[in-house]
Amino acid sequence: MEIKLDKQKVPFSLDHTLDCGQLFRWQKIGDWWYGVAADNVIKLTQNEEGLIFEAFPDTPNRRFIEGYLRLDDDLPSIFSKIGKDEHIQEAIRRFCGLRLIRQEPWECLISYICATYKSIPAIKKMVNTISRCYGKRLTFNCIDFYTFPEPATLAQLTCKDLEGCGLGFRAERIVETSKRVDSGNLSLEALKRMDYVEAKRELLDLPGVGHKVADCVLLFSLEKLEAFPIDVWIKRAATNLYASHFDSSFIKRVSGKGSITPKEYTTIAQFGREYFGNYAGYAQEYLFHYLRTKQH
DNA sequence: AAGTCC
DNA sequence: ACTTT
Repeated sequence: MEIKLDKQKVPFSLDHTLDCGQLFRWQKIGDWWYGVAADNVIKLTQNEEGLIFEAFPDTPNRRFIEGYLRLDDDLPSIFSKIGKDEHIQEAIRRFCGLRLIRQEPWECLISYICATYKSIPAIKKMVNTISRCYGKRLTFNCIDFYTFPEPATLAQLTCKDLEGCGLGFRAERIVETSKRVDSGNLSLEALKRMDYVEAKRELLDLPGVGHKVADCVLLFSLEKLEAFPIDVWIKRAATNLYASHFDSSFIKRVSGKGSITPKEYTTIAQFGREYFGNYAGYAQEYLFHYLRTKQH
């Protein structure tokens, strides 16, 4: 199935989008990207006209793909709102067409609990191992893919089971969080209907979820585009590129250490929201990808 | 090295 | 302090 895209009105880069570090389970084989979403293998490629995609085992659903890839976001309008200075403008120039993905909240939540204190390659390994061990297998084009396991599946595991997936101290947090979601103690869908502050308070109550993980889940899967996750790269952006927006004592204190306190986190996140506006999350994603890829 | 917990 | 690539 095809989706035609008007490059001027709907800038989109499949490569930048699926390679930006938001998702951990997509892989490019030849010209095609393969991933699993909504219990289907999705196969995608981009050409001059737009997108071509397939799905398995269900029939391809255009609406789902459009929503998943956030083709409904008016990127030119978002750029005009967040393009406040030369740094973010440079990031937008280099990665124009990078979009946030409308991830499934459950997989997003567990993925970012895994992300604590880990590199992106290590996170990919953990999330793929969890899927291979406890998800359902889908064989497509002679390749095995796996769905992400349901809350009930992970809730029944012991920490020892999951530690075998190389999760370390994250195993206990994942099992406990799975129990809360499986029992209905926390409804991820209900969080979509809450405002940012209320939804974040609920998420922070889960084991393994601090400010950073909560903001990632809110931004990537719960429609809270004002969320501004602060990881090491964004902290670096704040202290290096945007130092003039903070007290010099704050910059000195924060730049000298690896992790930051919740109060310091809130100070930087507040700046992000006030400076970049309602689409701060998009600014975060462009800065993150820009700074992370600058190293190589 | 996309932090959280005690 | 925690854990692994």
